[in-house]
Amino acid sequence: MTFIRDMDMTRAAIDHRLHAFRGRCGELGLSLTPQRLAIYQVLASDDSHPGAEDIYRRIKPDLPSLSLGTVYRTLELFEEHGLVSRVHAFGDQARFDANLDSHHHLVCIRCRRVIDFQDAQLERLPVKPEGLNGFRVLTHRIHLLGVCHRCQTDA
Amino acid sequence: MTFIRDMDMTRAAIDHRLHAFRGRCGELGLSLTPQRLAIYQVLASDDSHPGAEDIYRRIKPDLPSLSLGTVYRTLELFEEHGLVSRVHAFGDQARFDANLDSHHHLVCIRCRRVIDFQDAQLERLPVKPEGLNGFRVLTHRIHLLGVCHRCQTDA
DNA sequence: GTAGATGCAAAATGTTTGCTCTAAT
DNA sequence: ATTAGAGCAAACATTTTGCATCTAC
Repeated sequence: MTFIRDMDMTRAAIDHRLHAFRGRCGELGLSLTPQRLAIYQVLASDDSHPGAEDIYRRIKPDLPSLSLGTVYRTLELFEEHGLVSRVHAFGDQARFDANLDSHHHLVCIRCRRVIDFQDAQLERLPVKPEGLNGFRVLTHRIHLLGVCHRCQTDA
Repeated sequence: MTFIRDMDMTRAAIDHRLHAFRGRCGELGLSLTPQRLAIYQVLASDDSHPGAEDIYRRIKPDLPSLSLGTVYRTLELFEEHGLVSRVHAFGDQARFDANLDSHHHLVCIRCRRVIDFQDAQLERLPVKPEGLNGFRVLTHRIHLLGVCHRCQTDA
């Protein structure tokens, strides 16, 4: 059974993620239950940043015993171990991302899609320490808000 | 009665905001009820980005009839009319900001403070359209995550 | 008296938690 | 047997909503 929905991710890229995931789980001593694997598989194969409920709904038919609580607990576990990251694009539900490369997000205000976006220029921001008032910056998040290609043509 | 808590904002700056606020409300045809004024006053005088509940708690003693629902409705109204903006720094509650100048946020991962941060360099990002895949960028949000000055010295 | 604003409580939403049961060592 | 994980339901936090009441013109 697979949990692949759209073809954003190529088969090869998905397999690469899954392979890395299995490896990391081994190193971390995390057991690979069918639930965990299914949850990760959804995220690895879909770059649309699904939320917990989305993930649950997609797996449920193939794994009817799955409970939503497990999805939440598993996503938190994954996040704690750096296997996925959490995106708060809008105020509502958290959405998850298996893309661990440094990247930012395009956030479509019309359809609420969140699209990964990579740009070397944005990896280090030209922030002058004067304005920071002693704040020690560890990392940064950039959201570019706008209208995605699909929504522009649809309208 | 005043709702000023900390002295981030100078009296003059607060008055300036309040004045502009009254003006905009007039233009927009929004009635200035005591509740609305009190809610705006909290935001105008406190740059710590309080949430709805915070605002409610701070006004309640002076205006005991106030209900939390009104706070939510009012904040939404203000946001719709561009009088305040909404910040989703963490996944939990939304936080609000009367600072309408273009700015970004320093987000302290320890104490969860959100600090306004202005930097002319960051107003236009060097984003090359190639990576955008047709996405039309309208605006951007930058969160610098790290540890604020207070938390560094406390620790 | 009409329209808009408020208060209150219920509902909706998203998430976390406690507890029990199961499964794997 | 012990222990981690899963399922279930209740609890929780935040926000939204419906409706009755109030207030200002």
